[in-house]
Amino acid sequence: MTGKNVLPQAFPRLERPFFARDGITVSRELLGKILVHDTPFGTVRGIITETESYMGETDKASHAYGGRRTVRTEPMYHDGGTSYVYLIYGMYCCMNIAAMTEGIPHAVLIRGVVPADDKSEERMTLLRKERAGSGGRKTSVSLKHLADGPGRLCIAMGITRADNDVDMVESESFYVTEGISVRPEDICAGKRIGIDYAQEAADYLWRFYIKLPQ
DNA sequence: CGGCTGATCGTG
DNA sequence: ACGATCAGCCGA
Repeated sequence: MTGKNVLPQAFPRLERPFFARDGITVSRELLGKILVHDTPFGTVRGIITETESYMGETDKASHAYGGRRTVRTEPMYHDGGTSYVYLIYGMYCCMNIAAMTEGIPHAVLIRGVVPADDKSEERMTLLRKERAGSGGRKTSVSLKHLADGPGRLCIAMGITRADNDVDMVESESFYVTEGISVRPEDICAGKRIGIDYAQEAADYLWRFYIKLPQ
């Protein structure tokens, strides 16, 4: 039942002021925090290892660029701490958390987590295998690729569009808690992925990840 | 290991 | 039409 690799269950959750800051600050600060979601297999907890910042209406890579406030982008305009989950390429979900405050659509794309405890690892593997589908004969899901990448992360944590526009400060089933501390010197920055259309904004170093222990 | 490609659908 | 992607396949 109790395995190794178990982090304390009692981490406090992140409250509104944490999210009420700009997207870059929230991106960096989210590294090491724990994303928690209740799934049909039980609660899954993942330590956030990789994020990207989307900086609102002036950011050419943002869905809200130029002030596009539509049904889809609406959650980004809500209070910091609101989830923004959307479908990409017709088959995957990307999970973001709104930053700043009502009306200012900063957001943080969660790009990677690692399981925070053995139960979470087990459940993530089940969710991945379930998704692999009826014909899925590829049975091995490597730990490295269990939940790295926005699409895989959503599968491994059971996050779907049903989890869109949730206030993660208030929800009992979808939220973020404190986690491991990450030293600033262990944070790497790079270019955001898959936004080639965003011109000069494609070169901004607004992707953050924890340097892996080599 | 790195590069290419098909899958698949809501949104603008 | 097209994309904030992934898995599988290919060749090296």
